[in-house]
Amino acid sequence: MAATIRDVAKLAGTSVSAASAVLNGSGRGVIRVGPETRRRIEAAAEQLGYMPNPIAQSLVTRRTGVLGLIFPYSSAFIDRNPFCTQVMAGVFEEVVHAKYNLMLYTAIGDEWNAADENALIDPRVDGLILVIPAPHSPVIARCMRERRPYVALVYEPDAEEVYAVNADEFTGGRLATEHLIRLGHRRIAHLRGDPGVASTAPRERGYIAALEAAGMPPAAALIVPAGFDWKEGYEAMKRLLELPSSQRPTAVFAANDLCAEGALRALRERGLRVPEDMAVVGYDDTWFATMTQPPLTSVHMPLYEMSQRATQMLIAQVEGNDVAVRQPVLPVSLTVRESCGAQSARGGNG
Amino acid sequence: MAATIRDVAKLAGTSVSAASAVLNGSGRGVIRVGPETRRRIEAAAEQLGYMPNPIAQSLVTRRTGVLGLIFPYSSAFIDRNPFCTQVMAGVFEEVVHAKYNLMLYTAIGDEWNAADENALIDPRVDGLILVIPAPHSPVIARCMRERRPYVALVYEPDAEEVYAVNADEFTGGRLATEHLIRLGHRRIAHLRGDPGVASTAPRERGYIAALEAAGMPPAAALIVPAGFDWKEGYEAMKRLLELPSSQRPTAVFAANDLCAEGALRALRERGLRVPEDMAVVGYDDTWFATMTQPPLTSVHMPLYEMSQRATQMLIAQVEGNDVAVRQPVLPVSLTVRESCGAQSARGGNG
DNA sequence: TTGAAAGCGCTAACAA
DNA sequence: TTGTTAGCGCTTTCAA
Repeated sequence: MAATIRDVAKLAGTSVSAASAVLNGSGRGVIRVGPETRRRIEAAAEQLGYMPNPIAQSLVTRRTGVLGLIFPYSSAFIDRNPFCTQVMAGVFEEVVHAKYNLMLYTAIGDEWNAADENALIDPRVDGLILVIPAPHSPVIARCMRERRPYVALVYEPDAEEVYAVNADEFTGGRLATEHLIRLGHRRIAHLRGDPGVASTAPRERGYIAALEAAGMPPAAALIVPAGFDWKEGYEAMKRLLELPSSQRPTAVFAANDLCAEGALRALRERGLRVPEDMAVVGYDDTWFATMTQPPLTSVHMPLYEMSQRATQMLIAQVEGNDVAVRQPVLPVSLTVRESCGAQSARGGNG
Repeated sequence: MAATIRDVAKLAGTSVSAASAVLNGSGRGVIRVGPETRRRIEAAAEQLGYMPNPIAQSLVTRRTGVLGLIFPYSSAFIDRNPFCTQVMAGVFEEVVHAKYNLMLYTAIGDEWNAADENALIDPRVDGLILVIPAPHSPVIARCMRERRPYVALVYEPDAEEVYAVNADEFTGGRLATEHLIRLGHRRIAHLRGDPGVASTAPRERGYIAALEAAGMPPAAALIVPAGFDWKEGYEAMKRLLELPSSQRPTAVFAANDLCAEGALRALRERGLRVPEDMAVVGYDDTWFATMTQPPLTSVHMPLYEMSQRATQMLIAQVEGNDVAVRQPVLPVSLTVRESCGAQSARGGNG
């Protein structure tokens, strides 16, 4: 079996506590062990290939060095949403960098609530990253009550103390819409996201604000409930295409890139060209936005940075450090590609 | 603080071991506790909101109920490859179902080796799922030496005892190629995957076997090294298009869907139509294959099932059960869409 | 500068 | 059917 700290101490001819101080000691100022003793302990550890048992350590220190990542959606979400993977990548990078580990929790169908609560209770994680928690999340309330470190990623904070990382979604909605207005569009539709997600409302508000600033009153018929999935964008676009041509939009601002792709497909099926017959703007600007045909102009969500920031905030809490800004709002920008006609399509003669 | 098992025992007026048997007892045949005592213990636990501390349990049982999932690639892989997420979803579903938890390990840049070894050593996981380990993986060798449960997902087994779940990649390569032959293609190219991945060689062999079976000698110029990324397919296709038209292929079988999309893009840039001017077959058949323009005909990898199977095999090992088949090979099939012309494109008149 | 000893919360012999 | 006891491997007082 693996060598324990006792084996090391015995071989080094010292006490266990000395070995502990040398090998895993947080070295809190006090140099507890003399250089010669230290050398012997280190040599013994080396010789035995000693590795501390993190379980035993956690039992006494009450710290595990493991962070929990909770995705609120069904496996369908994990399975096919680039948003998700980008968040995971960002979190992971930071976690590895800070020498933590990552435990994954998710809802699979109805088991979501169970997973959720268990993650909360689980002493095997030092803190939780909650991706898109439901509005007024009871999970967050409970974390606060029990003083468990957490950070929400994309969440409308319902109190000042809440730790939540967001993007400037209002500006995102505004940028997308302004871009379309600038290109001369007058009837601009919005495929609205899932109302249960914090980004949906501010994006819509940004859209409306841009319209109003341009003196264009938003039309109720042009705001159609969709969602963040491909299918929903597809259906929503089809509904939009049923409008009489005098009311039909000439541009749409979609809830996200997947939704935009659904719209593209619906347009394609009708034989309509993008951007000539209809301009389309997506949201998120994940790698997927470069893969559509035409590539999507899209509001860039700094998902990677947001995930890193969230992870850093969580680690700060875990380690008892101050978190200066509890509710950072990261800037978004507009990535212009070909789906709006602002940029000419690439020529064919290579 | 949270109630411990001692608190429960005290409140119930029993011994700790009785409480342990009732609350977390594996109940190994012997009913150790009388019904009345049991009731008191359960009531006490209920009243105190007792939750066992899994860390303390693990320390003594040497089982954690946590499985480790290791992805061998850089964050770029996690970030943008649907393969990855589908595997994750499959594993996750099974893990949740079996009431285990999942710890994530991955290589970020150079830290891969560290992550790797630590995961191996880490007593916080009962076993490891290794996704696409390198050929003759030292990790696997070490797992075997140290009798640590593991399962490889997509790995060419180098010994009979190795636990590895694969798809029938040879048949996959054959199916793709036969399909193209059946459609009348004579010059069929293959964009070959990363040689460091176990699937690459058998796919290529299947491709060659199909050609030979049809009396068509494979042409070296038509087998071009690419990889599993978008960019690689793009570059490979461009190279192929530089061939004199008499040697230029009329169809390509790409390493995977991402690679195929790269090829599609190269073709589009040259003004070539798919499938009219060039037929394209992808591989993996993840959701992404439905998103390309045109949607890809693709060899279906049963990634979800493979991941579930791998997880089940791992859990069986962890729980000391027999694994009847150590090297299952799951069947593949061909999903026909529009990128080969076998199926007419959908009409535009809805 | 060092070591002895008491636990962290739990399980699992073993004894009663 | 029950309780006592000895740890799991480690950290951390406290005393020397």
